[in-house]
Amino acid sequence: MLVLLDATAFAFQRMAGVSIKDIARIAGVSHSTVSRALRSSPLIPEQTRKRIQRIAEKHGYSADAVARSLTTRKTLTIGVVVTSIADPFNSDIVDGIEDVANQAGYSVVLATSQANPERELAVVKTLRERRMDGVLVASSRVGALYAEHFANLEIPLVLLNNQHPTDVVHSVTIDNREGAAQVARHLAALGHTKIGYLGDRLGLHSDRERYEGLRDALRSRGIRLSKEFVVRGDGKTQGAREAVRPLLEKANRPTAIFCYNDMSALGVIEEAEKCGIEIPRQLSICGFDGLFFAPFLKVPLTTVQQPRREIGRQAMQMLLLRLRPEADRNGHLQKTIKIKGQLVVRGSTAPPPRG
Amino acid sequence: MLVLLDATAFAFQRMAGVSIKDIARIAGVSHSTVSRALRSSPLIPEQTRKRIQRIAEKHGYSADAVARSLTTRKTLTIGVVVTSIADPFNSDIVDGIEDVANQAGYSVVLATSQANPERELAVVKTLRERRMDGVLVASSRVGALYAEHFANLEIPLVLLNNQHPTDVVHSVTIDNREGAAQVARHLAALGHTKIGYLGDRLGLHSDRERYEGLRDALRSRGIRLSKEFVVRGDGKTQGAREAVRPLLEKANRPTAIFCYNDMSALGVIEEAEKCGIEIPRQLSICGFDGLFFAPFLKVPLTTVQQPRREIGRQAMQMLLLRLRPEADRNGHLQKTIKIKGQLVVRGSTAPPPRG
DNA sequence: CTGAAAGCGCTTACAG
DNA sequence: CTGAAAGCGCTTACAG
Repeated sequence: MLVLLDATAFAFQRMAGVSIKDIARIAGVSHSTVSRALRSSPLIPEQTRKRIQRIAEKHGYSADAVARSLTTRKTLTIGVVVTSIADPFNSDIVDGIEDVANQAGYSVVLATSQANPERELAVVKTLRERRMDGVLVASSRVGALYAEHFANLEIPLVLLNNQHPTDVVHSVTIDNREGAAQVARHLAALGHTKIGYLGDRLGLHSDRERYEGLRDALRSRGIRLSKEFVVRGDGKTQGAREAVRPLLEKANRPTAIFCYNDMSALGVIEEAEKCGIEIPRQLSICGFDGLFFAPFLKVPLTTVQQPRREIGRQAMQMLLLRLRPEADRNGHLQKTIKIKGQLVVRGSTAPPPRG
Repeated sequence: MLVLLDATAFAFQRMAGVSIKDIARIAGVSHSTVSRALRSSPLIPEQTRKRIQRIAEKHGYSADAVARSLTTRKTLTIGVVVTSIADPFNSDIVDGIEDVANQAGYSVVLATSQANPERELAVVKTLRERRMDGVLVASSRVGALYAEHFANLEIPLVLLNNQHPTDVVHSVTIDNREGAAQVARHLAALGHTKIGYLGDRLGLHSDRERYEGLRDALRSRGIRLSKEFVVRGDGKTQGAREAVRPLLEKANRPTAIFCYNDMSALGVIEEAEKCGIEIPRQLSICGFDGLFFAPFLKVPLTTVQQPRREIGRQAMQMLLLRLRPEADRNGHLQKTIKIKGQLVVRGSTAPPPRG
């Protein structure tokens, strides 16, 4: 407990505005010497260094990172832009980013774009004014623009799951096609042939990739994904319910539905229950993302588990390599990393009903 | 689309290091005039202002917020400390904070304490060095220390759900007692008399308040909360499973269990299922928090819904009042705000089994 | 209305 | 090993 108290005292007992000059005056040296001592410069003999550090501590000196940044041209801070932090998909990613950033001595400024392209640009502009050393943008709605117009952008940028394909920008993304193909193989192996897709109507690239991944993998097994069985929601529970309703009301309805994400799948589970359709006996459902709650639902959800924390970590690591090119001894810096998810089979999928 | 491109160009096309001096040279005025023009000072006539702003825009000038902060002694940035951003309880709070902060022109630096007091102090120290205008700490493990030793702390601080009661520090907290009392009244009304409590063994103040709130409200209804029926986990699903097991295995077990939070309740649901105990017929379960997934579980969970986003918003608003005392015309600044949750009854609670 | 000057609190090449 | 000096890019009181 005493240790804690001391640490706190060290952190806080600074009289308003104790600067390097004040410490210099008290120690009877120049402020240059104080600066060197506090940074443990090898130029300063140990004894002097210790004496000065003791004085600084006693007077609660706290280095002004703002002033330091102005001199060094580095803020040791990165900006992270997500659509919303309340979305568990994003919060796990941010958790991974923060972990790596922190270990490398970087702070994280969090900003939200609300999935609005103009706001995303405004937010990135603010981050630039604040002189972030680098920026990560998740689910970018303007990814292509960064590339087309700012290839020589002087602020290092890494995109996560960007919604505009490009090979100009550095990015880390989920392997959507491969994940959807895993679902296709699973459903085909169970014997399904009438398969539906509940997508996202916002025109996201990830939606297109999941759709195509499903379609192509089914086709290579001789199963056709009928246009009739494709509907689009908004990636959320309520929107999914409304979008899937006509599909469930069809006389000849699919026996399995692959949902754009777990939140959508939740809506389908609810809507199917309301329509008196039993899962998985009458209808199989697959999600995508592997959110925390998937195993605990009234119907435990088969889904493609994404290593969200790892995605965040890798994106931050990519950014670090850009920030410290000298650290990239092995030429680790790739332009694009694709990360594979893993199908987890649970109770929401089963063979189709007979007949 | 053209608008977007222009906005982006404005944001980015800055040659490395275009400063106010460069713009001054190009415009043929002093850098003081440029500074005033860009800040729309009333001293500068409209025509001059527009000319200078046009030049700045053309050359992709982006004000250096670091330099500005050094002069103005304000960073327009606040620090937010949470135990983990991956916890949905926290991410909703941060979402509310970010919303209010943003609207007021503040950026948010996010830092995690990992529920470790020493790390919490280290993190707050960093935030101070970075000259945050204010700091919010959620679920503080060292709340009391801030108060005892740093009442005259020069950095405005607001705690959220601090785990050390104090009236010296500004704080916003859940009304734990009242929430637990709602649970007690609900269970008593259903006819339960053998009631258990699955708490948190980490010694959190919120655990004690929920325990006491339950106990006292039961007592006032003539029901005794038996020590035998009190166990403690760690607030997480797996820890809850292990903690509750002995309780479920008792010959004479409780007919209802109030869980410290929804994550714990999840563990009890799982463990009860494993033991072949039917919910709610043989056992009623109540959670606390009202996390997103509560209605979608295999047993829809009765829980005390907390307005998490609102808690974040109010905490940030309290901090804003401290940052801008002049804005507090109506004397709105209270030291402590308690926010009430709302019991939501779902399928996990029912009358006790007969006999 | 405009500019020269001081200053915010650091870091670091330069000279000794 | 140490200090005086310059400089990072702004804002703003002061003088005109």
